[in-house]
Amino acid sequence: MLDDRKLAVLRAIVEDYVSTNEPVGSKALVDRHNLGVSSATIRNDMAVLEEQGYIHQPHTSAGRVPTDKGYRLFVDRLSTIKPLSGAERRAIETFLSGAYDLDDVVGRTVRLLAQLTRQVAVVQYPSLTRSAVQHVELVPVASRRLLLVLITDTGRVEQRMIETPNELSEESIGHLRALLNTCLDGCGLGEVPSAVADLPDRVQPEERPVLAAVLSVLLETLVEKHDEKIVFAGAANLAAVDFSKSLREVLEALEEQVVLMRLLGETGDSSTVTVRIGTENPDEGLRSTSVVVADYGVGDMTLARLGVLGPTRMDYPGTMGAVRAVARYVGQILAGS
Amino acid sequence: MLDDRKLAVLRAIVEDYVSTNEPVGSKALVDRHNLGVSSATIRNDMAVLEEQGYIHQPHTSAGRVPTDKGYRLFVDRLSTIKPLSGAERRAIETFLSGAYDLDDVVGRTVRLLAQLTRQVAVVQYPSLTRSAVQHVELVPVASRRLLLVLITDTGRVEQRMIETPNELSEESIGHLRALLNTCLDGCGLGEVPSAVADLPDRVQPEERPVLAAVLSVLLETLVEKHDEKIVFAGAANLAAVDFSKSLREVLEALEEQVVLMRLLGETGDSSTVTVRIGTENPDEGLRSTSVVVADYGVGDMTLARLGVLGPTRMDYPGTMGAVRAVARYVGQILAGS
DNA sequence: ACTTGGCACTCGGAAGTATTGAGTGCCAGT
DNA sequence: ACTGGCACTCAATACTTCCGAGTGCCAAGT
Repeated sequence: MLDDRKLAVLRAIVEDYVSTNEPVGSKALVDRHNLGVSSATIRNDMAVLEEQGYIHQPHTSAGRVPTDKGYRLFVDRLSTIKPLSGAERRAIETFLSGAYDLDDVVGRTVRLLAQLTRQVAVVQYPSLTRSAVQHVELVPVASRRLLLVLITDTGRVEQRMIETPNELSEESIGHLRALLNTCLDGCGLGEVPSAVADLPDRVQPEERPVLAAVLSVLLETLVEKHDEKIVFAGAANLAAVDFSKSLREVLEALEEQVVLMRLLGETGDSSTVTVRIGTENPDEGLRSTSVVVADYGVGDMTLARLGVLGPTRMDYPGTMGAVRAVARYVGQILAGS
Repeated sequence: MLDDRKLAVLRAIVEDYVSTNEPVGSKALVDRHNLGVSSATIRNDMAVLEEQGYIHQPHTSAGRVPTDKGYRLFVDRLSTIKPLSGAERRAIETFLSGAYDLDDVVGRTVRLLAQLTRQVAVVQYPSLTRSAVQHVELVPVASRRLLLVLITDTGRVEQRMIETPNELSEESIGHLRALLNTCLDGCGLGEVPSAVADLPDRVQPEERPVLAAVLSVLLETLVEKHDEKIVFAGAANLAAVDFSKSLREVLEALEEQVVLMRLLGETGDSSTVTVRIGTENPDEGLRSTSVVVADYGVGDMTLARLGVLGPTRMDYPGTMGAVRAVARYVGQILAGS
């Protein structure tokens, strides 16, 4: 029902509209792309495309603009992810490899991605629950206070203060520490609850209250939504665009952690880049934006997601390329540190 | 040269302009404030105020708008900081006291302040260099890798990975740990370099390379600009205002750490709230904004700063009240944790 | 020496009107 | 199935008119 030429027309419309930000007319199309037919023919094709809902006329005497459905078709069938240039790759690599801890990796990544795409970048911290325990440390900081430090194999460090029910000797702390580490070393964080279940039976009765306090904080740490920390950067790039929805709405949405979560949520199949366009977006304030999301991780284990948010009128191939590339590099950096 | 009534007129102009966002004319003034004189008299006063540079006419036949100089006079002599309502105080207290670690305290503070003032809030992390060592921990994570964890008395935790030149036994790590802690416990971070200067002479020769590695990382951590981490929130509130400078410029400035640093930089005397208005601002992109800044800290030790950024047309008394109150509460929270 | 009512003047913004031209839909001819 | 031609539509732009809020200034009053 849509022959090749009509698809070519749609592609041309999307490309032109993205680059000019103006409704594109039949005349402009035949000028800029050599389609080998006259503008009248194109007009007929456009009439069909419009009837099918792929494009839309803002008003009678204007050119056409792609609809969300049109972008969807474009992304699915008419475009290929555009690989980055060599210079860009090198820039990514050098920029990211200078990072010295997890916060820094994430911070650099989000700024990099924002700059690369000139849009808003969103990066989720590596999930706690999918990584493994590297080390657990108990640090006495006062007579009845302990600091629990949990280090994961992705380099993430969580710390939490513990109030203990009674005073602790150096050696019982040492004992607890050793116990926890032998029990948990290399243990996936998801399995921690079951791994520690029988610990209380393996210590002296007088140590049980302390152990209980430690374990309760430990488990709490794992569950905490803190897990799902997300940062974004590049909000300034939004100011250049004008949204049908007000800019304010978009900014507000971006400042809500929950919204960001949903934004990255549910990438389709994890091997590639997912795009969510305009109204496909679950969130009210973001109905006039599109999101390009990718998983990242070490090896074949997915740790978290990152992505880019921009107007539906977006350079999809380029953005997808940037997101894919950055996701890969972050994975490498995390693996190597 | 400016009698009481002229000052009253200026105050009235500022207040009206802030609340209506429209140039205020002589008629409107006598209506809304009972000044006891006629509009013609006010006009004369306004002519004087304009000549002196306190107010300004966007164009003939428009009302008057305060200049930066006018706001300055208003802030310095015509207004008093407005204390928060009881309900607001309670809200601050409950909201902040729910925080469970330093990141959380800072995160909550910045969101709270943004919401309270409906503007952009900026919070600097407590300075490392002004706090003291609470504990140093060395955690072996692999045969030749140590994690250095530095805990300060403000609850801040820094961690850094150390590659050691040779393998380490449990006991030599223990020895180093004990050495560092006895040497550094309670030591102000600024004094750390001198405190550790003679350590190499107090260990076995074979431990020196490791100690050197540890110390170099430790000192590096102290110097790092990481120290000066700053976060902001409430960018969405900017969208509601319109700037003479484009919104984009302001957002860009906000995303630059260095600019944020300068923004909070140099509060005058530390006991109170500092205001920087429009062109007083060092930074190009922020010439059409004002900043209200306060120090916060524990006891009489200043740890860092926080503030609010908004249009020069801002409710100064209210904003100053909010900033002062939040700064105090944060200090309390930090002291108590 | 201030204050005041009166008055002519200014000029931005709103509202109305005319013009332009990009773009369309349709049709008859190839 | 494609094309050239033509009448039509309508947002955007420019130009005009009009209104009124607000001013500055002056002469008269206290």
